[in-house]
Amino acid sequence: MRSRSTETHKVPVKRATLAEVAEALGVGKPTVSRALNNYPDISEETKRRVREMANKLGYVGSSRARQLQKGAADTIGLLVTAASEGLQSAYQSEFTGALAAALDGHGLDLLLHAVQDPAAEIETYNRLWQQGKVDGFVLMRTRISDERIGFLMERGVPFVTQGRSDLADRHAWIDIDSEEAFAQAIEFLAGQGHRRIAMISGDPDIYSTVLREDGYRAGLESAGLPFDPKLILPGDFSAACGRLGLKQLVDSASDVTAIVCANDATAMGAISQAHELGLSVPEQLSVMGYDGVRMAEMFSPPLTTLSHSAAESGERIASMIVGLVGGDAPANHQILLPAQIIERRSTGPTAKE
Amino acid sequence: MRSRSTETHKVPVKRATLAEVAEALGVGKPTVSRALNNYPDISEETKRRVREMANKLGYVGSSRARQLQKGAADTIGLLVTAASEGLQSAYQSEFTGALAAALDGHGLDLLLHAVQDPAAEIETYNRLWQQGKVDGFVLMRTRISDERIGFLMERGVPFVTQGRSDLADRHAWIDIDSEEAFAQAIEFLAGQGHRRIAMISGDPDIYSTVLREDGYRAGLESAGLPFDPKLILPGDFSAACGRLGLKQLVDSASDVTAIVCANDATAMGAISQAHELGLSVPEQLSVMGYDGVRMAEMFSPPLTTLSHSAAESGERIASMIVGLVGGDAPANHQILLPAQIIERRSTGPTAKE
DNA sequence: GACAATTACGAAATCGATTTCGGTTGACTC
DNA sequence: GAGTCAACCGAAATCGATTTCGTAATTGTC
Repeated sequence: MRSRSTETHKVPVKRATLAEVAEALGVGKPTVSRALNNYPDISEETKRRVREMANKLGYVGSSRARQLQKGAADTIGLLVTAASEGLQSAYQSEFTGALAAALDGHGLDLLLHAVQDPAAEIETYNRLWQQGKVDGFVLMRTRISDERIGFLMERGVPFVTQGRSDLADRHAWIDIDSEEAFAQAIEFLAGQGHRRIAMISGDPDIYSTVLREDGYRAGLESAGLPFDPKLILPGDFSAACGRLGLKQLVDSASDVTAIVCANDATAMGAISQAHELGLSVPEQLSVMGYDGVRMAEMFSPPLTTLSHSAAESGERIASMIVGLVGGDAPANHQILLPAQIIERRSTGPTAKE
Repeated sequence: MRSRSTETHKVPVKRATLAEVAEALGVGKPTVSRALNNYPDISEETKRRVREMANKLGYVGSSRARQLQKGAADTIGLLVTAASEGLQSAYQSEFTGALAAALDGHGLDLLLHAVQDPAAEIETYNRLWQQGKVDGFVLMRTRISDERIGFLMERGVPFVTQGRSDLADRHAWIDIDSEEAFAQAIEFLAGQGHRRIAMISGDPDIYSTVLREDGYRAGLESAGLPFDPKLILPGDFSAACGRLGLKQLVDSASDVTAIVCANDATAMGAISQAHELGLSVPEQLSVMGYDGVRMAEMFSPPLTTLSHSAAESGERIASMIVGLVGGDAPANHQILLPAQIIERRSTGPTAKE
């Protein structure tokens, strides 16, 4: 039984090597190598012959040997924390997919690593880098004072963050102008007659959370509305905190007619809870999300949200990391992208006017 | 400007090599290598000294050199198709995260590759394997007659599929018993008084889709309900097809009181559309999903679904691929896991009795 | 105290592609 | 026809860890 099946799958079709191609052609290894890499000092005729033979033998160079010699892995690392959101978050996974696709366009692969124990996170970055498994990293969800950033900067490891940090002027990053976005969101809601607008915020450690709250305050100000600290609730980007936040608001500030949430998941949680409490959205309560994940459109009601493109972020980051690995200065790779309001049906004019 | 920042990040802290550790200790390279790998023919005393020095020098072996020599990459490949769902799908991304975490437990990394052009998919599998970037693959969403499977089997590449195929008896796979699950779902709904139960199905190419439909039919039968082919609508696992499917059902079979969907996303789409058409869920229509993604709980109404654990699938697959890479026979690695009904509030007794 | 077994370690080969550094050709000059 | 210069190509070194194959030192045996 065991041996029978073993036979069926044990056909370790040996991979062709460069030396074999060279031998089959009666030329030296360097010639094959340079021909395949299109060096100018190889005649066109030879290049053609080499390519033909390589093709015929199904030769695909061993990236292991190549990596060892060239010192590059052609791979970018991305770590997600398994414990917290990680790929659970819709936006994070959309972004990850987009990033992988974009890296492919540059001939790079993406190494995805799930860190279980947060304490081992830095160690994992170190290991992957030291081992030479990756040429650089992309960091998601940067924290205000993010130890990963300092660690990588010290060692001269190329990396791009998605989101700024307190050292933002010294490393490469891409970010969404969430401050501006939230300000717009408040003005938008105020324009619909809302006067008491609450915010269910994100994880306070995340830099972007601070910016979103700043935007919230700025929006209130420019709409001529007073800022009430009780209306800003802490959260953690989960749907659960949306549910919890909504409940608290209903209990303690029942005059709230609109809520902006730190992201779409939180908004969905809030709406879900609102429905349970018998509040209709948007008739009695407007709720707005952030990120513009695909699911938002299919929610009920379809979610009004501040949308930005994961695909664009992914592509931009891919280009940036390529540049950095090539030796570019991080300061030349900093991009702020806008988000825009997508009005759907989770928001509307307030009834209480 | 450019040069200034360049200075700040160009500190290519040279990685320590095995030879350096050996030199610092005044021993040979093989000794260091074997000591670090805990070979029995190195004295404990020497091992200790080597470990100490390696630690002191911050030595982390180059996986590039190691891979070249050992012939293993300690990396498993996972390809997602960027065009279609890919990581867009909540379940796929939950699973991916779980898989990455589980692989980490076995000392393996996950190489995530997004294939843009479906035509290049096989080529990518081939390249990653030939290049030696991965030791094996995990395939998601297996199709009935899946060319990837034949291709990999021919070459003796270790791989595990998530979902069976027409060659299921000859390769390693893990799957959810969706046939049984859907049968249960129908019985469950029939038990609540539903007599006209529709199904919005998945992509017909996917093997699991067939099984889910089989389960649907079996469930009807054991509940003593007639099978009406008009009540089974094709889909593609997206929320959009849920919306579309619901619309069609309302138009052509308005006596339907319950719908089972191929997955949670489709169910959410269907519910969203139902709300738009003024149908209340579950009062007028019960809707059931499949997969049990986290978001399902936060939907409104919270989704009744057939749940199975992405974490368990990930862990099982990780163990399986480790075994396969180690030379195990694929036929010894086939696991069928059950799904169970999680009753929430998108289903309920039918009013029309 | 001579001989066989262990035990503990090292020199050199190995993995496969790339690079360095020359070495042949043949064409071209004067 | 000697000398110069490109254009093309190869032998050998290289990347860094592992393995193979031995050797030296130590222990044990009678």
